[in-house]
Amino acid sequence: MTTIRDVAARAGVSVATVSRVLNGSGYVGKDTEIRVKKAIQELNYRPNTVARSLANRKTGTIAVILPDIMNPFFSELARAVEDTARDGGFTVIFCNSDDLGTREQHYIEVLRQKYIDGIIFASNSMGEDDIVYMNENRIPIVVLDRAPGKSGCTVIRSQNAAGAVMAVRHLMETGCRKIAHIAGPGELITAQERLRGYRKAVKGFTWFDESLIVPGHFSIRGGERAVSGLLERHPDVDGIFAGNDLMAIGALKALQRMGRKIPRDISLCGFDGVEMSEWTEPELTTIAQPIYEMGRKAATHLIARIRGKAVKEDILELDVRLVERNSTRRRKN
Amino acid sequence: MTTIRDVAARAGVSVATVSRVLNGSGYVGKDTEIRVKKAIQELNYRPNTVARSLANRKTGTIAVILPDIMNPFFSELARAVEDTARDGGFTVIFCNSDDLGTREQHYIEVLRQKYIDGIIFASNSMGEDDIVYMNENRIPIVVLDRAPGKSGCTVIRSQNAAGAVMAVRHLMETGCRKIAHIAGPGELITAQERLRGYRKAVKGFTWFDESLIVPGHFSIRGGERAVSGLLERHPDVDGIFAGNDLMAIGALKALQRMGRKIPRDISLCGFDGVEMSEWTEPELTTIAQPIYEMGRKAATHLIARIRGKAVKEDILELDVRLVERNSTRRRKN
DNA sequence: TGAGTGTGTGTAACCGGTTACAGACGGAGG
DNA sequence: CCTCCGTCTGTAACCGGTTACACACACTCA
Repeated sequence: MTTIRDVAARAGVSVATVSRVLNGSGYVGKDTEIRVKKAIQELNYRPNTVARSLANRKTGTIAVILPDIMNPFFSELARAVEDTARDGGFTVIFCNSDDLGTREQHYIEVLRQKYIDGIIFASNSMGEDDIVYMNENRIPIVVLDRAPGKSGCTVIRSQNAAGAVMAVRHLMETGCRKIAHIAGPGELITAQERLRGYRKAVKGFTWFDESLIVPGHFSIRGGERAVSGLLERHPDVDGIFAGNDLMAIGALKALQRMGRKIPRDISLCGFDGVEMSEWTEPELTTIAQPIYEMGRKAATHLIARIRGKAVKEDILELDVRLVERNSTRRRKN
Repeated sequence: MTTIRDVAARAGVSVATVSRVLNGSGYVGKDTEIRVKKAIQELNYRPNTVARSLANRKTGTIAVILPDIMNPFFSELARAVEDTARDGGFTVIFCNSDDLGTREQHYIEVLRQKYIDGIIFASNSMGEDDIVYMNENRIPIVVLDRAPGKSGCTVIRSQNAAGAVMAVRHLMETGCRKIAHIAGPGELITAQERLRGYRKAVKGFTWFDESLIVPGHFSIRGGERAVSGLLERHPDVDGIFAGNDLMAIGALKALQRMGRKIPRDISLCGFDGVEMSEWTEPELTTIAQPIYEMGRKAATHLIARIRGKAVKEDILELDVRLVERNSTRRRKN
């Protein structure tokens, strides 16, 4: 492996000069620069990033901690982060937490020791104290879907409650008379907010009943299971708002197996807007979060923070939008 | 940040001794060890991984280069790699190549400069010369789904051709009389092998015709589009073997939209066994590769290589298996 | 002519670890 | 009593970069 000293020797200069040429910092004479560049060329020299990191205290690496890369929401997010990081000259370490607190702690420690430049937390069991710890260690972080904490870190969220209201309104406008909700895990803030939106939208309607809310754990299987119990209690449900697309897909499956036609018998609306929601038949109406955009923004802000740029807004709330597809089609009544 | 010298000072020993305690190497007196450990505790000292990497020429980081993390096949693979790496004390950098040669070159260079310990290539445009380059730089690599190269690197593959034969046989056994193939991109070796398997299985049947093979680009959209042209030319097709699950899902969608019942009118079989193939209605029969197992094996072998262990087999060919689900159900005739 | 400024370059300390080597000590063996 | 060896510990070089500081030189301006 050729080092900066080899280059210096070949060009007949000191290592400091080579370093200056490399980084374009300080003064370097015109012809000296040429000689150094020639030597670099000839030796096919590439600076050693690790040594650089040690001297700089910068690694050019960011990490993203997420529950599970196999969840399409997070793989899209990860993709966005990596694309953005690459453009900014960063590489990305990814960590699957499975929402396990211990696992997150482990990652945080490992990443700190690695001099990671910054972390994007898309994992849910992240606590306030983790944020404090990161601040103490001066590691910039960006978190997704957290309640606005007092701590100085960028938070990216989307309008979960407003989106849920949109979903229910849309179902009503297309002719639904009794709308159920398949809810995500109660401990997740996104699930809470979407449930809140649903409650707000159905408030005051005589048909509403608490038992129209069923848990679906944000998973396909959960969505599947939720449906059967629901339809037993409420055979006349004609609209379902699922707290995320995975549960909606599960519900769709279960309904089709039960012989219910979508949207003829029951309309179905998801939340998230993962690519997969286009892959079902019928395609799924959903409240789309700008997932890619969230990932991009998270990475952009993190990198800005790393570069020490003052970042104005600390909480970014992104718009969601209704993507109307065939799982909810207007019914004449 | 507390350093090894702080610990040494506090324990009243030299840095060498602290290092020995940390690594359990060399001789250390019993009581000295206790003193050092106490100092480490009290200062909450954690060794700096970057400095360690510089001295060791080891980073404890591996990379996985894949076409696109949003493709469920690769996200499952990535998940397996990360799980295995974590168990072995490694972290994982991931790189989306989009099968772009230039992008891969870029990553390879960046990763080399970062002293990466090893690389898993699941990307397709990787050339023989890249492998040579990695060997020159003594960076262990494992590649997936490549032709057995002469070069000294572990190759993990699965029985694509045999799997394709299984698929076609299965379709015939369940009553299909005319079976089409939606093929992946011709430049990908996996697609080639599956096509070869299809050809082998249909050889000699009078109903076979070259135009039963249609391209589907390994994507959902590709699968969708493939179907319409196919059914125009061959309205009597009653079985389709898709080269991967994504195309099968696309085909399923298109067929359902055309009013064809699956499996009543047409049977459908995919390839890969991604989790998503269970999420359709009907669920998809598929030739399952042990995706997680492939990722796990890739990581295990890579880590073994990194640790300098002699690895016996250089080519690992994993079994595929038929997962029979509702998209192919036996029809009485 | 001398001070002051801008430019170009080298020396050496530093980032925070690992480790080769040397020295000190105590006990066993001749 | 001397030698040899195993145990324990410290000094300092090294991994491969960055950069503070010192110095040299040329040029401008009073």
